[in-house]
Amino acid sequence: MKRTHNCGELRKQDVGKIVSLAGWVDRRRDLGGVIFVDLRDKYGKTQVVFNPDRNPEVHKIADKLRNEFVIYITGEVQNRPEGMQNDKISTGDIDVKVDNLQILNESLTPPIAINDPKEECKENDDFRLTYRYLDLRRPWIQKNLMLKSRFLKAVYEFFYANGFENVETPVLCKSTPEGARDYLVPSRVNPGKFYALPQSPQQYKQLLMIAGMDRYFQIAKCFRDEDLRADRQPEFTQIDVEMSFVNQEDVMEMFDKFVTDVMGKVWNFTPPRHIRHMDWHEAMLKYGSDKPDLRFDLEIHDVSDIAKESNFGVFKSVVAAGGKVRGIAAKGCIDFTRKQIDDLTAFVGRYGAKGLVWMRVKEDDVVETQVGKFFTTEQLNAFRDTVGAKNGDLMFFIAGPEKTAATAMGQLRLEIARMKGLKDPKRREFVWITEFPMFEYSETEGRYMAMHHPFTAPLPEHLDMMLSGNLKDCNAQAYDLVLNGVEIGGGSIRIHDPKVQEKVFRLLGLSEEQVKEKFGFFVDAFKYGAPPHGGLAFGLDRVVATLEGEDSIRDFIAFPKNTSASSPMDQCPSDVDLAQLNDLHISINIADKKK
RNA sequence: GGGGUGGUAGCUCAAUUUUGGUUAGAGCACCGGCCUGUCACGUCGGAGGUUACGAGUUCAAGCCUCGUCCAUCCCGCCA
Repeated sequence: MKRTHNCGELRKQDVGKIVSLAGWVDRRRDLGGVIFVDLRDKYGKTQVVFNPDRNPEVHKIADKLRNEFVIYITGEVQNRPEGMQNDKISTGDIDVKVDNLQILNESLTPPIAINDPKEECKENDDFRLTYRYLDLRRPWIQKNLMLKSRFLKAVYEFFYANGFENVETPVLCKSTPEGARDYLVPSRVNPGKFYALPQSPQQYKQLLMIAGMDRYFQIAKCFRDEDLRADRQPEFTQIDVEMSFVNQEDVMEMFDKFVTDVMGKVWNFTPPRHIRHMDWHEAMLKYGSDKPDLRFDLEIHDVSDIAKESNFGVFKSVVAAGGKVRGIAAKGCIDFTRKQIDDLTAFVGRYGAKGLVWMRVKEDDVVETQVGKFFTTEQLNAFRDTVGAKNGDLMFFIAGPEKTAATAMGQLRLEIARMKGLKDPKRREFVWITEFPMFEYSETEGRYMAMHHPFTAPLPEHLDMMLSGNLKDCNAQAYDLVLNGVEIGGGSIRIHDPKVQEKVFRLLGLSEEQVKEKFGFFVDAFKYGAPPHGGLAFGLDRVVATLEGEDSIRDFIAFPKNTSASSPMDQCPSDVDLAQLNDLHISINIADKKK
């Protein structure tokens, strides 16, 4: 069997040629006499024509064709009659008069409509995943996978061109504390012992730097056993990178170039040659997030100083307790209904806000509010001027502990932008977030945790502060790349001084013995001449999805899992034979839930 | 672990003003007839349902109550 062309390439200049095509029946239109079939493959669609006058036997076979039959045809390319061209498809000027038809395979009626355009594909995710092999036939989802493939090609080209080596690292690793829950793999030959699947190749890539590899990259599968979201899968792919003898600026400079050379080229846009920087504290204050969406303004302002002078009990007590009051001017939102404001109040409640204070700015910039009696006119005007509100705006205020006030306000900012349609899907706003805190206090753990990971180096000027035990104000040499409010990558300069590393472990509450057991080999390696090094990792699926303006990464992964980390198609995870468990020295111990 | 939303034909959804009322509808898809230039072909007809599962309230439950399961979005979590 020989295809002379694919289904997306025949044009006017091919008229008169005898061609052979193979593909799937996308749609069949039977006009009683003549039958049209849209033949589809990865490359496109071509209309083929069965005419009873030209070839009655073939026409008779064509009568049996149904959607998703796999066929092979031979015929002559012809111009379509005047006025019958279809400008919606690239092959729309021509069609193929079929002289020979072979049904290579029949198909049951597909449970999902493969030929529907993307907007029409509203089946729920689980159903699509059950028939994923059919779902993947849809042209728009094939386009996603092909785009990712093209992107990966450009990624490889970029790193090879810049002196990076592609080195594979193990998938069977040692389980380590800190970070996400590990996926575990039992060892048969080592009874009772387990491997962990890598959450990322973090330690291996640092060891490669110690080994003198200088510049490393890998397209690496990573595994995290945590609850899932639309943009989080249990296994996902990182573009993982590490470089020796670099500082923060060197790494960010390299990836400014990466954004231009790879993302810009594949998606055909021109990013700024140098992506802007914003330090973490500024991001948290102005945007209430460490991944600000900078496609629109709606900046948040701190009004604690004004609030604490007022007679409004809520504001006063929050500030007195060390909390903050943050405000925002919702431009042109003065006509929000009471219901909308109530909904927004409930919305910010999900992020811990106890309430939402709102004020209208009317003609002559007069501030009107139900809680007006607690404030002087000067205070109301000060709120207005601080948040930058004008006639026609609505002001919102949230009071609470600093982190709560910031994040609740940040979410409110995003929600207002969504309601007002400010998230322009065509814009691409990149920003490096820098100077993250080294540590973050965990209420649940009752101790400080590494905000990035425990191998991250503090800012050189904050090292003494850290060594003296001031964890709160110590910032890290860490950086995240954010695009349109999505964290698409992140990294840090690593600690290369074993003494500093030991100190960080101690500050994180790990004893010398624990470190020895969990990280012994790693700490030892640093005693033999580790170069200064740093790197970062991009979430491959998230980069592609975000550049395509999609929130969910599932349509960019051929076989994703659903929210319960299972696959409806192959029913995995599943039970295994007792013999397998015995081999692994494992017995199942689950509480009786059913029966 | 917690919260929101949802589960009705193969798919996407509907089932009204006051807690319920007789035979659970539509579009797409499917099957059959007609139709020789359509391209989301048209047209006529047909088939298709344990209303997720279980219990309860009631003369009567798709609708009300409770439980279970599943999906999805979010919080926690995800260095």
